[in-house]
Amino acid sequence: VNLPFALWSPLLPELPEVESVRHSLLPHLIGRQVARVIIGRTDIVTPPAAESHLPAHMLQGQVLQRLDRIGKQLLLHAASGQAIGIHLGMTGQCTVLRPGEQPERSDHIHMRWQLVDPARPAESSAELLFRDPRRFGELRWFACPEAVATFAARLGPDALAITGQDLFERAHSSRRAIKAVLLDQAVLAGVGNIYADEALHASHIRPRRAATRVTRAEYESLAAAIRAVLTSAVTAGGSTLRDYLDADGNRGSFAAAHRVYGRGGQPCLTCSATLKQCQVAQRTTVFCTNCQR
DNA sequence: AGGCGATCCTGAGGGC
DNA sequence: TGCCCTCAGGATCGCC
Repeated sequence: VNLPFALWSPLLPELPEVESVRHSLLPHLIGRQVARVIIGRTDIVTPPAAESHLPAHMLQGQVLQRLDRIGKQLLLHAASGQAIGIHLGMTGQCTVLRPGEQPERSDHIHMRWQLVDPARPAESSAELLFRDPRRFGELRWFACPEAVATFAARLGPDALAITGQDLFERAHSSRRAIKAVLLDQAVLAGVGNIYADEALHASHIRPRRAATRVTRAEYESLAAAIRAVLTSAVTAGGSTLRDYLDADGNRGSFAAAHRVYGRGGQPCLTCSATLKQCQVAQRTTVFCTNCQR
């Protein structure tokens, strides 16, 4: 079997896309050793370090043990306790290449990890690439598990499992627009512009309404909508990756069945009213003036 | 406190 | 066919 091996992540990665990337990377990374790190750019790594230190920070020589996700953050843990955070930003992509395979595009590749199976250290097992044309993404070095924990503590609970009670407690005292609160990763980790609009539409709440004015019952339906919209997107992302792996090499479309995102001026799929587009928290926002109150 | 603008960056898409 | 313009987006920072 000679399946295409490159697993590019999509544009605009939010939680579901990051989860798909995590899932697709897992079998190629876990248990492998980083034989060599090739640095394209130094300025995508946080905290900044001299180029001579970066290979070590990027886990050169270490055995990869775990790949976690919190919100939109990927956390790659080595057996040593050191870890790196991968944030895809807007256009970040992680790719795995089989030995001898060339990347589809060689521009904007900022980091490469050459991997081996520790049982057969002489031969390459695969290579992980981080590519990010717009460089809104970031690679972050953690010296120890405590540093990871400190970083994770700044993020809210993962949106995939958010409860109405939890969302209510974390959001309802804010006077900001509810959409701005949903986008705040310290409140809730993983929701971006697309799924914020989708979840607000599904729960009939206007994006600009102050979070204080959202009722307890509405927080319940909002949390349920967030879970539902993200869960179905995780499933869709998975199926898209499977499509990509079929004989055609067809990448499939990541343009999910969005009901409001990107549809300003078009009819609401629920009530046919014209969807309104505006800015909330400096983000393009689409909502239905009829369905959402 | 929180809204707002500016900042980082490139590529896609529209207009001519 | 090509050029120029605008715009998109996540996160952070500084100002009001």
